[in-house]
Amino acid sequence: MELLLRQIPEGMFSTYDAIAIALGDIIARDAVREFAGIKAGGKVIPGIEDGIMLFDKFETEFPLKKLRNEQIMMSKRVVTEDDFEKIERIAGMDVAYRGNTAYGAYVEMDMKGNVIEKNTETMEVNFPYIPTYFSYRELPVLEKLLEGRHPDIVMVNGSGIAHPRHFGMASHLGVLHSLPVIGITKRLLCGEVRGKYIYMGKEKVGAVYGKKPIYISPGHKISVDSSVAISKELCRYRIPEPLMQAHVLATETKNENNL
DNA sequence: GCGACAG
DNA sequence: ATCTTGTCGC
Repeated sequence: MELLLRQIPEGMFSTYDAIAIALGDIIARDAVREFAGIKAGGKVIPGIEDGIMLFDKFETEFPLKKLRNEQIMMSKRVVTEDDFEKIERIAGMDVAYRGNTAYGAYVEMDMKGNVIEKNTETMEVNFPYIPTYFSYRELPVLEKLLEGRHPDIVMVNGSGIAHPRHFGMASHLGVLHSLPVIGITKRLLCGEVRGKYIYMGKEKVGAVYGKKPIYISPGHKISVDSSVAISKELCRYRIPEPLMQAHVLATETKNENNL
């Protein structure tokens, strides 16, 4: 992004849309708005205006297009059937932020809800939040939290295969570590709800659960129905307990460090 | 064609 | 996700 902003000649302007397109996906427009508002010194404006010199001939390799292709390639390795021996240790991971500093938390428990192990990590992140590219921001933190740990299954706050390229963060994590992962979100990224399930066309990619619903989609090595069964069993409140506790721990960690 | 879009 | 006060309800 910095490289693109630097290309805008003196006296000319560019727009959120033009830069998002140069990045490789118009969906990045909001991230451009946040970033450019501070960094571009007024050279980036919301839209085309009368009497300005618009610059949109960026030299670019469309980086998001490469990430998109990577997602499509890796999505072929996703397994959406149960592929595990036992489920005794379930880990939940969540991340809280202050600016570019990420505070990650890991909470591992048994199926009764007893905590077995906890871990926290702090690191800098640079990739912005861009819908459908979420894992490129948060996955490094999750991987660091997971180092040296061996849960039977993991739950994360993000989509699994309920993703435009069937490769949300839960799938990304699962494939990279060959680990069963369940994706849980409070809002639906993609797909449509019919009854208790989420579909993308004819394909069932997840399920809805709860009065104030959460959206559950398999990331890797687990089926839709098993994802729901396990989530359900660990739901004391709206969000399954491992994620709930990881959220609390991440927030506490953020507030301890500085403030 | 247009807008919306996990955390 | 984060920025934030009070406030409705069990």
